[in-house]
Amino acid sequence: MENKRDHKLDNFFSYSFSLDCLIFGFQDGKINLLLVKRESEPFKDQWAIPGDLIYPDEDLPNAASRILKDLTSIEGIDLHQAQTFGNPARHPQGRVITSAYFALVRMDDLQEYARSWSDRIQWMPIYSIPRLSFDHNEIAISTFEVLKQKLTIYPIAFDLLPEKFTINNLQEIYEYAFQQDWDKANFRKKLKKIPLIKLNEKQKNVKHRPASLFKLDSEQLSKMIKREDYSFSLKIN
Amino acid sequence: MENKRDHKLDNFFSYSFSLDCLIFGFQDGKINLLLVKRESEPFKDQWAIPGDLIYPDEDLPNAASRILKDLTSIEGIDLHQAQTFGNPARHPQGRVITSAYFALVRMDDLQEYARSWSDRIQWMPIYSIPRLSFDHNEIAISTFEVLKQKLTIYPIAFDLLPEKFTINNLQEIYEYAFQQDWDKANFRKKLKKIPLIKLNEKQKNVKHRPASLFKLDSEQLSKMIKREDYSFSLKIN
DNA sequence: CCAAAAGTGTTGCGAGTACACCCATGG
DNA sequence: CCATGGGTGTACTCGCAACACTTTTGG
Repeated sequence: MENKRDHKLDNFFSYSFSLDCLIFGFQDGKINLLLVKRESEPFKDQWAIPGDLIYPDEDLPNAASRILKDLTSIEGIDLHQAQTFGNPARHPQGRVITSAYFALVRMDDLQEYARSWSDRIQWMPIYSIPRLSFDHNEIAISTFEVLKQKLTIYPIAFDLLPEKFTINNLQEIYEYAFQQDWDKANFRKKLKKIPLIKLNEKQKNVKHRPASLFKLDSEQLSKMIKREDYSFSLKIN
Repeated sequence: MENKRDHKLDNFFSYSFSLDCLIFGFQDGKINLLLVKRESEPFKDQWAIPGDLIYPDEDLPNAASRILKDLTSIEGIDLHQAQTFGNPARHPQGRVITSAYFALVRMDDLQEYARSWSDRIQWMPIYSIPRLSFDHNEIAISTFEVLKQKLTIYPIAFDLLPEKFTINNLQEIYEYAFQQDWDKANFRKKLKKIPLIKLNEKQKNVKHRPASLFKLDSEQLSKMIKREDYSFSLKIN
């Protein structure tokens, strides 16, 4: 027992701590995960969740923000901690413990960026993730479960939507996440508990009645949360 | 017990990874957290959450089991991962990132053990935790929140109870956890969804009508979970 | 006109709440 | 006898699911 512990840690890779940042986006009715193609061994040229070692003076949320910003230039959005993974065999080159964080981003804000990097990064629908590097499939599944859990209680789905969205956009997020359909009338009734502002604007160029655009009343929401007056919850099944 | 190797920190662990194991028990209507008195600097003789560095060949769940077993001799119970903490300043002697795990134990099984160590360990009601070492107050609060969250969905409250318990014991756990009272008739109806076996046994030496003792029908519960037929959920407020 | 999706109102069932009442024990 | 908490039945309410129906656009 004492012997095992006499490992020296001067080799950065022999025992280190990293953070994986799972970036989720929503488009065309699907929730996507941003993957990067690895540029070095191990698993060179295979898809992976973006991540990095944590710097010595960095708190975990800082590291998550940094990774998100380096990759997408996005700043100032909420990051959520999911699970931490520490199987000694998870990294072939040494002991690397990793914490998963996730962010929900507006894919629209990233269009041109995504094109410029299109050979090294890719959005993949969460239910169609290919085989990934390391134990990243397990991390993706686990983190998506945490995301789903939070979706049932917190109003984080809006982070995936553009500022102006239709009620149906929102419903699609839930239907895709839980692979389950809701009645649109009843779904709208659930939303009564979330403060939304109906804009004087409608969808365009649709060959059916255009839907009204809404935005989240963030101020009102903060107030409600402050006075513990926020009670949205979505029952599955 | 824990931290007997803290003195090595400066030469050995300039950057290390530990695991804190929050052990919860239930007695006399209160949920308690097991704390240990630190035997070395920093924070010598102050209360702390039991924890240890993770061994090089150990997965996180293994480390959590080990810490639990070393301290209490308890084996084979469920351990749940909570949050991971990595503030660079959280440990005065170096960078230590720590993952919190929690276990729910039967306090009755630990009576004699608790007495034999009574000067170095102590159960403290979760709502009366004193000032702890490091950032352990934050860890305790955060982990208790995760525990509460799980209590609303999963049948883990039984892990806190002796094999034979009364319905009121169970209700007390929820009422203490959420600091909220439930109507006893209605509380019983919620439990209809959890398979319980009513034993031909009653409380003794109580100066009122003795309550029936129940036990959890674990087999039935596993079956229900397997066929996704388990749907207990407790609404707060 | 029709197709398609937006958006709303109504009804009926069921879960959950409030509350009343009876039961078993010790003192 | 009382006090205390165990245990159960009932009636009412409110949320929610099902479903029908109207509205607005493009073609």
